[in-house]
Amino acid sequence: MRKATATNPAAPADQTASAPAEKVALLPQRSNGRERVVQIMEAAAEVIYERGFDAATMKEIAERSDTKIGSLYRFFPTKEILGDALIQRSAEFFEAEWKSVIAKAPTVTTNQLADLLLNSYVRVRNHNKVVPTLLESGANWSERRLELRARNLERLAEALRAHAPHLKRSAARSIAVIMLYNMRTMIALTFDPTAPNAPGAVSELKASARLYLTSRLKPDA
Amino acid sequence: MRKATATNPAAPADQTASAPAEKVALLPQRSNGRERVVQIMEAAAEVIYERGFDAATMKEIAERSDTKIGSLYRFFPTKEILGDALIQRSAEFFEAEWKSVIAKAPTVTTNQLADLLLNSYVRVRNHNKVVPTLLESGANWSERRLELRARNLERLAEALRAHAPHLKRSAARSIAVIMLYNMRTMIALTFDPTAPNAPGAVSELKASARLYLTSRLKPDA
Amino acid sequence: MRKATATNPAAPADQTASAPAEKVALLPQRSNGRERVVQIMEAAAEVIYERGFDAATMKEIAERSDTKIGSLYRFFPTKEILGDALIQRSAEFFEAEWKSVIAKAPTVTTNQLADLLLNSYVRVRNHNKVVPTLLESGANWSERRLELRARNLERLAEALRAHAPHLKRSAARSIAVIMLYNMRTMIALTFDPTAPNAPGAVSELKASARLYLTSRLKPDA
Amino acid sequence: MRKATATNPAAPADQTASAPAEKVALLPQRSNGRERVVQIMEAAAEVIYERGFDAATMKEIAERSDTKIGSLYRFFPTKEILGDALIQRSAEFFEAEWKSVIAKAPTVTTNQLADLLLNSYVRVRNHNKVVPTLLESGANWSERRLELRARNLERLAEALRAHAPHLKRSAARSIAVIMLYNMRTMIALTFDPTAPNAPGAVSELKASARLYLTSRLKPDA
DNA sequence: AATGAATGAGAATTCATTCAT
DNA sequence: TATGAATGAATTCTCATTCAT
Repeated sequence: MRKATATNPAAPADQTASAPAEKVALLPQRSNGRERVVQIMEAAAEVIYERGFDAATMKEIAERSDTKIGSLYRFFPTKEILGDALIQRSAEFFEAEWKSVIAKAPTVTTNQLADLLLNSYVRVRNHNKVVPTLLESGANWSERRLELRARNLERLAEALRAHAPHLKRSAARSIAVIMLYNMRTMIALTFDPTAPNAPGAVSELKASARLYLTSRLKPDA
Repeated sequence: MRKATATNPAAPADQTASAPAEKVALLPQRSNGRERVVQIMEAAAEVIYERGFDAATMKEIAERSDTKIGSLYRFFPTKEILGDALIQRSAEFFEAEWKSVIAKAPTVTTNQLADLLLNSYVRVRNHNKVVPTLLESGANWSERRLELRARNLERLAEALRAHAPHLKRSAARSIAVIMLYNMRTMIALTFDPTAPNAPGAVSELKASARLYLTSRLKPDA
Repeated sequence: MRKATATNPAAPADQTASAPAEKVALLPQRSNGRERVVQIMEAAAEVIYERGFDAATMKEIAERSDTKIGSLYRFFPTKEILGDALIQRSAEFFEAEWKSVIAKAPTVTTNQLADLLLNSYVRVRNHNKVVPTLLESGANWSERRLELRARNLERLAEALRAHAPHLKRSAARSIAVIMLYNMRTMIALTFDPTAPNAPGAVSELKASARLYLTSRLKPDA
Repeated sequence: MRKATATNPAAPADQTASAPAEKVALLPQRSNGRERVVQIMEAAAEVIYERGFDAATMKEIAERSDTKIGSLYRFFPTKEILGDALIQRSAEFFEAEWKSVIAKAPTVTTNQLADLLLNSYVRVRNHNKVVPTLLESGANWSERRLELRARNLERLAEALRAHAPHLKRSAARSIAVIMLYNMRTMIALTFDPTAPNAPGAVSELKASARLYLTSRLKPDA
């Protein structure tokens, strides 16, 4: 790869160096510009999803979105920023989804909540296929990516507390972590044909999540 | 790559211009070669772990292992093959670990089995840090990588059946899938500082795994 | 070569991860691009002629044409394609030459036709020095190269039939083959100082060609 | 290619630089060494024929001859020298063939002589397939290669004068040149499936050669 | 003497990003 | 403003040849 963009998330990171002129995605002023941006992001999501962040090229993204490379760079001055924009867009989808989940949380049963959570990622997935690729790629989990992760965890904890108001913050957070990984597993089982899987694995996962959540939210039951 | 482009036009087509012969890792014959190979694999694991497969460069791997690039390529004719060799090596560690787990499975309690499984990946991790990176990298999940995944799943199912002999194969497999993802979660929680986490998450995970496994293996209890 | 190794494991196999799309020479859109392409082809012809296709390096071609390597690759994405483009360009010169020969064929004497043919290659040679090197190099006689050979043979047969309309197609083709090799010999004698040669060899060749052609086209005379 | 070995024979050459220590092929002393040398040369001929001189690698030659690379270099200290040895070996085959042709020349008819010449190259070709590749490759037509060319021409002229003793040296040489190219054409028609060809081309070539030779050697007839 | 290992310059090719018109 | 062109460091991989055991 051109630049060593990928770094293992688990490897110690210290990006203290501050960029000299902090570029950002250009907000298009005219409506055709806005359409253009949408096309580009769609294409970028596709390409990055198919090839991985590192292997995706700006050229292919330009071509796939029927955009000239020069224009692409007008809107997204670096590949990095384009990736961030995708994350940002997902964040909005996620946020909407979380709002809906949190709204329902107080009134559903615990089992229903478990199901709701597992399904929620699946539901937003079509507009967000690319997110895991972006997040995993280790490509740089810039600020925005880290934020998204943190935010999702927070929201999940919030949903739990909406359902079980007595829950302490710290407990909610621990439980949220476990549920979040269950949600990721759900995605893998549902969408990744190469992931370890088996017929019935999805219902097993749901069962596991219900068991766990029930044990945590209704310890006495 | 420099391609061997020249072929004699006069060479009869039927002469099967012998396609350059599937490359494979060269087995070193002498002791210095053997040492070299070990150094290279160590360095490769490190570099790939830190940077990701795509971003890892053969140059850095060579330097980190104090090997000249030509020698690196003598033993590992492509980056791909080097990755495969790493997977292969892990497979051996995993195999040893599985043997140990399967041996213990019949005599431990179900809760202990759950703990054993969660800890087993953690235990082999030092020699295998790089595996998830390699597997995720999507870099190609060549044969060997797919095999490793399948094999681990099989072994896990075997361990379950060693513990609970009455278990049907298909059930064992489904449960194995869930436990495998729990094991992955364990790795993330234990080693990846950027992964979603919380104090207490590890014990939550253990609790979840115990609950689930018990419910599956001792449905009556 | 850097291969695009990364592909998302989750990407459904049926998504036809669109193989990177047959590369082709890029048609320059602007005047500076057009000039650049001309310079490159000129330099490439020179370098390949001097060194042979295999030994010619893209670097030297870039330098000789005062082009940066990146720009060279912009227009000619592989050495192969650059070679093809050279062949293609010659094909146009040849075509023009053949048109002229075919036009004259009906009105000249058979001896004149023989001379015309022998001289025709010599005439276009300055723009096409490199062709034999390219064709011999065995480098791959890709499509285009084979086509060129076939086309020249066809055109030669056409010229023969323009001169001697009664000639059967199959006979014309056989005679064309012989004349074509005579034309090649002419080139070698005229331009290659290391080729077997002798004073007077050129006129001997002409005599041989005249004799042969006459015997074939005017069997009774 | 590693070093720029190939140079167009037609391009001006000035190799005045004298090698510092003139390596030569080692003459094996023991019989197993002699066998080894034969194996190597056979393999080298094959590989070079299939791939071209530049693209042929010493490694493949070693493997194909079941020789270790170190040993290969003991006998043939450079690729160059190995190529020369092949030429040298052919020279011996050619020499034998020429002796036979020259011996027959005085007693055959002119037409028979033409046929004899055309067929003679074809006859030795099986042991010498590689020669044209070596000679064309432009790879460096070292001394030995140039010599071979010159020698063949001389011998051909000798054969002509054996058949037609009155022929002047200079005339013999001119005619020899033409016949030599006819012989090359014969080879191309006979062995190269990609060369311009047609059914009946071989007999046309023979006819042309007979016509020409007769006209030169029996001007009055 | 046999042979596995070491060497390293150099080749093809890529691609994010910037520029000039 | 839109966009084709320019840039060049970086990357993977090759292979003739030499060495050391």
